[in-house]
Amino acid sequence: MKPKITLKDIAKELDVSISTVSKALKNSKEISKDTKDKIKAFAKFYNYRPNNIALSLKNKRTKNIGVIIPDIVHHFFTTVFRGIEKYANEQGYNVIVCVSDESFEKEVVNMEMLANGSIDGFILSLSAETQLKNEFSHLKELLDQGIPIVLFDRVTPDIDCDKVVLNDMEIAYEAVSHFINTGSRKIALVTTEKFFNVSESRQKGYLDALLANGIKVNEELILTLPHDNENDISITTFFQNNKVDAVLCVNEIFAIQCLSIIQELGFNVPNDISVIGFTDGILSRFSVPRLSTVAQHGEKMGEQAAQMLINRMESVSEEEEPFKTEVINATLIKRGSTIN
Amino acid sequence: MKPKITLKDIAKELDVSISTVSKALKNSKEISKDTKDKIKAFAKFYNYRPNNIALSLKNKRTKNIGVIIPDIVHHFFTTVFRGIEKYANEQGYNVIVCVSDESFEKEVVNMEMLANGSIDGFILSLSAETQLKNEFSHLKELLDQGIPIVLFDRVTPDIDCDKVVLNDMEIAYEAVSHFINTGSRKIALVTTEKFFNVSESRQKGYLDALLANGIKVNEELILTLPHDNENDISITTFFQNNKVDAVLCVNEIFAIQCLSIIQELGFNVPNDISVIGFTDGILSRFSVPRLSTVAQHGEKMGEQAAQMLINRMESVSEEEEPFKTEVINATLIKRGSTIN
DNA sequence: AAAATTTACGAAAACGGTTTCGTGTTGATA
DNA sequence: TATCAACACGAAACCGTTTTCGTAAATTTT
Repeated sequence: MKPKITLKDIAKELDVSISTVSKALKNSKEISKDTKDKIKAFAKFYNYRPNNIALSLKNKRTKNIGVIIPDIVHHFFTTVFRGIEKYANEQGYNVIVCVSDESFEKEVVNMEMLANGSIDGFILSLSAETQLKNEFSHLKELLDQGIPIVLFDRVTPDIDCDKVVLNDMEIAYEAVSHFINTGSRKIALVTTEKFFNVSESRQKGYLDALLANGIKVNEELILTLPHDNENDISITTFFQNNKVDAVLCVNEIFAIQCLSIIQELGFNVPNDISVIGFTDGILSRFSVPRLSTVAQHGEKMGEQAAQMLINRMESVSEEEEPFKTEVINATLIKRGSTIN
Repeated sequence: MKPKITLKDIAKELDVSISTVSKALKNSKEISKDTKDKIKAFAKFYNYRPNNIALSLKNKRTKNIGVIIPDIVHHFFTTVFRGIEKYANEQGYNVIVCVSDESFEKEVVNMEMLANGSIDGFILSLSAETQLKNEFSHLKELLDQGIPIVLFDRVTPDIDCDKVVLNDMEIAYEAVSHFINTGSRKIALVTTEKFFNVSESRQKGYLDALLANGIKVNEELILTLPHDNENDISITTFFQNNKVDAVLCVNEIFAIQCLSIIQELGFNVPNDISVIGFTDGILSRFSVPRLSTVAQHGEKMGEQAAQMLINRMESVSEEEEPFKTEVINATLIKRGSTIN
């Protein structure tokens, strides 16, 4: 056991003052070369490293970023997180993650916990419940306290802060257009409850594309599924009861489930029914046929969010810069589940 | 902007000393009821919360756990992480994650960064490169400094600390036994380089099961693939050149790739060739046919690791308790890719 | 009424750093 | 030789808490 050494220890051992040690290690020219050499050698030998906590207290900044995500076992969030972590680390920041588990309560508690000095800023994606309740006072308070926040993906117009979003509407439009261009007309949408801003945007893109191409919207072809449930039966009956030649799914799981059920029902993908999903995850790449999907570039999104946050935290200018909303352009990846 | 309020602020405003405020908020009986009421009301009104950093400095404990994992975009690690986060949060701990990206260097740097006061203990799974180099001095040093460490999954006997592992050998034995019991004899193993302790254990289980059942080991039937590469060609030629009636894969990706390639080659799964993978991830659940696999119970593993770490950190007894290795029992989940 | 005790609070140290300011010693300048 | 700047270092404040200890004033005990 050799516990960590402090400035005080060095000072005592070398019979100088703490300030001298501190300055010597920072290469201050106030200190003579001899003394500096001596102190540095000693510090190196005992592997001295300044205590982060003491630094944080002194500097009033922790170099920690708080990340709150609804679910870690979810490919999209995972990739975003990787982007955040990567960029943050490069800039000398550490990342503290809390999982809200789609719960409003946990989101609030976690944020308040971290806000009391543990972090310098937040990156978060709203929990389902938060979006449902439309309750954002916890965010407002933190912003009021001067803690910067960057929202990504699941954002809200009610809060004025930096944001990173996907061009959900446009890419959904593009996906549906692709269906139409390859001959589909009876195009279904499989989505979640629309208090998710992303689902709403994607639905809008879907509707717009139909309208723009003179296809009448058939409400029957929009299947709304509860978030994260056993949906096999709903999906099966949906495809049994409706004539469909293409389906856009707002997430990867829905897409894979549709893909599998459609084929079980005896349809050919993509010839009878084309399928496009969201999230270019591992499922999409290994399905049979490989799933055409919308790549959300989560890593890029994460990097972008981290960059915006760090910029704001480190910006010295006293007048607040206006908040920005950065749009990440999704990409439609055409694979075996569509006619290309 | 209403910045966070401190004890000092309250003290000044109420014209008492800082110590009085501190004591009043802790309900110390040193302070009169009147004063306490006044201070508490004021604190509540201004939403006072003690500064975590100051507390950390004072208490010499941060209530933060450092987690170092090789890769976050990996179902198994993600589930372990979820378990850690869940348990840690319940106990009032926060989790700081760093991703080593399978790099020795990053593992070392991240750990040293966090070790300087940011965390009270580590939970980690060794990076590939660390296992390859067999270099663990960074862990030794931290342990020497009195920082507790819990290793999970990718562990090493060279380091004396708490560990959580899977019964890899036994479950591989069980999987292979299942193949044998359902009539397979030409059983292949698709694995990674064996500096991964887990792959080595699984291979041992595979070999033992063959021997125990009087099946001669055919080295040709062991396919070693580089970690995380494009392996399609290797796999294809492997199944073209070898007569195989069952295959055990040491991870989910290999399993899915085999499943897909085997079927492309015109074999029937499970009738011609049975397949079992490791990790009960999303891929296994949505493949066609659904993949029989070894559930590693990552979440449980994470909880276990967090529990062991927190126990050790909070143990008051001066004499070190002996280090333990906790074994998580994997479960063989039999689905469509095997004859059951 | 003097002594002892309790009450209610404040001063100060401590955690581990950084940084400003002061100061004794040198060496250079007038 | 007196003056002054440069040099090299230390004292102390500060970040926001907790906690020990000291101490007036009030109360109780003898």
